Amino acid sequence: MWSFSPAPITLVHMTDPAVPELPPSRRLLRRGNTARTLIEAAFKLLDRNKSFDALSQRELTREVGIVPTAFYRHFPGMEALGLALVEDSFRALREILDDMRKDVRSTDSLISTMVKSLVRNVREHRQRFRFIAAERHGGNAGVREAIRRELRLFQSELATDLARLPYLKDWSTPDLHMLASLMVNAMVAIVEEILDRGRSDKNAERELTELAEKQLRLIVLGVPHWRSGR
Amino acid sequence: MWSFSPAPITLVHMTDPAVPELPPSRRLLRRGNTARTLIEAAFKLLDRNKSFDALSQRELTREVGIVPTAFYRHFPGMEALGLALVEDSFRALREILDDMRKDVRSTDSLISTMVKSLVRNVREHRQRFRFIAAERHGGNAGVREAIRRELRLFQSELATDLARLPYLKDWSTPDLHMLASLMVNAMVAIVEEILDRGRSDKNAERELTELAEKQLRLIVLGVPHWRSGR
DNA sequence: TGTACATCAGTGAACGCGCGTTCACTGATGTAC
DNA sequence: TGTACATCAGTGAACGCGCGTTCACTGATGTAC
Repeated sequence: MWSFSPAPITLVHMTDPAVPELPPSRRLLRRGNTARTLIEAAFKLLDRNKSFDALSQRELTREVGIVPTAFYRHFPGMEALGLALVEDSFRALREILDDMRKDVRSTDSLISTMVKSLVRNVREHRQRFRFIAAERHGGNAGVREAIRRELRLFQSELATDLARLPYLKDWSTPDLHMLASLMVNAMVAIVEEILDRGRSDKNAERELTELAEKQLRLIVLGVPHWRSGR
Repeated sequence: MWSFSPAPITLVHMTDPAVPELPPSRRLLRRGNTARTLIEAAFKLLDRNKSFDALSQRELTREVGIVPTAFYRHFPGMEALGLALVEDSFRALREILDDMRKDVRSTDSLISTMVKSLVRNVREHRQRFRFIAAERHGGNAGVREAIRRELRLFQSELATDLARLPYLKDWSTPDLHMLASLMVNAMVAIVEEILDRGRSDKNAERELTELAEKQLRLIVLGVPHWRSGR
C-alpha cells in the first residue's frame, strides 16, 4: 500500500531540487524541514493568490504534497504559521538597516544607499514584502499585531541610527522619531507601489527609485531650517 | 405562514430607526433601500471583524435579516457589493479636498486645515476609512484596483490644488506630483495609525494630529530650497 | 556493531459545518386603463 | 376612482463542495544499550 500511494511521489518531487543527495531510503520521510517547506509554499500561494485569512490549510498541504492532517505535525494552527511568516519576513527587512550602517557618513549617500538597498531587497524578497504589506491591515489579528510591532521596532532602530549623524546632532528624540516615521512611511509607500506595478511594468522600478530619492532629499532639505522655521 | 416567519420581524427591527413613519402594511417589503442596508451592514461587519474576502454573503444577509438568496436581488455577487463600498468610501475622502479648497491662501493654514479636516473625517467615517486602508492590499483584485485608481485620482487632484499656491508657482508638474505623493502617503500613514490606536487610546488622536502637522511642515520647509539644493 | 524501542512524520477515513448558488414560489407595491 | 396585472423583494428547500479537525494507524529514523 505504501509504495502505491501518490503522495510520497509528489513529496520526492518537491524535495529533489533542495536535497538531491539524499539516499533513496531517506526521501519519503523528511526529518525537520517540512515546516520550512510549508512556509515557502505559503509565501508562494499568498504571492499569486490572496490574503492570509483566505488561505486554507488544505490548499497549503495540497501544494506541499502532504495530507491535510499532517499540517498539525508542524504548526498548531494557521495563526502559528502566520507568525512564522512574519518572523521570516522581517529578517529580510533588517538587511536594509545593516546595509545602511555600513555607510553612515554623509546624509546624501545615506539616502542613496537606503533607497538602493530597499529596492534590491524588495526584488530579492518580493513575497516577504508583499506579505508584510498585505497583512499589515489583514484579517488575522495576531499576525497584524506582530507585523506592527516589528515595524515600530524598525522605525525606532532607524531613529537611533539617524541620531548618530552629525547633521542631526541637535535634534531631540521625539523629533528624530518624527523624522524616522516620515522616512519609513515614504519608503513603505514606495515599496507598495513597486509591488503593485513592478511585475508588469519594467520601468516602474527605476522610476520609483528616483521618486523615492527625490522625496527623501526634499525631507532632508527641510532639516537645517527646522528649529528656526518653527 | 407569512406572519409566523421570524425573518420579517428582524427586518422590521432593522428598518424601524431609519423609517419609523412607515405604515405597518409597508414594513415587510421595502422598495429600494435594502441595497443601502446591505452596504451599511457590510461596513459594520468589516469594522469589527475582518477582511472583505473573509466576509460571506450568508453572514451579511443574516446581519440584515433577510434570507441568503435575497442578496441577489440587489447585487450580482460580492465583488459588486465591494465596488459599491469603494464608491461610498471615497465620497467621504473627497470632503477633505472640498474643505481645503475653501482655505487655499496661506501654506501654513493649509496644512492645519488639511490635517484637521482629515482627522475629523476619519472620526466621522471611521468604517469607510478602515475599509479603504484594509482593502487597498486586500484579497479581492477588483476592489483593490478600484481603491488604487481612486487614490491616484485623489493625489492628482491634490497636485492640481497645490499648483495654485503662490509658494509653488515655479514647480514643474512632476515635482508637484512628487510633493503631493509625499503628502498623501504621510496622511495615509497617519490615518492608519489613528484607526489602529484610536479606539483604545484617547490621546492618540491629538498626538497623531500634532505629528502629522509637524511632518507636513518639515516637508514644506524644504520646498524653497528644492531647486537650489539639487 | 547489532538490536530493541521511542519518536517522528506521514496516512486516510470520517465527521459536522458553513458556504454559494439554483429554483419555484408568493405577497406587497406600483401603474395602465 | 377601481381594477387587472406586471414587477419587485422577499421565502425556503435543496444541492454539492471545501473546509478544519479527530482519530487510530504505520513505516522510517534515531538512539540507548
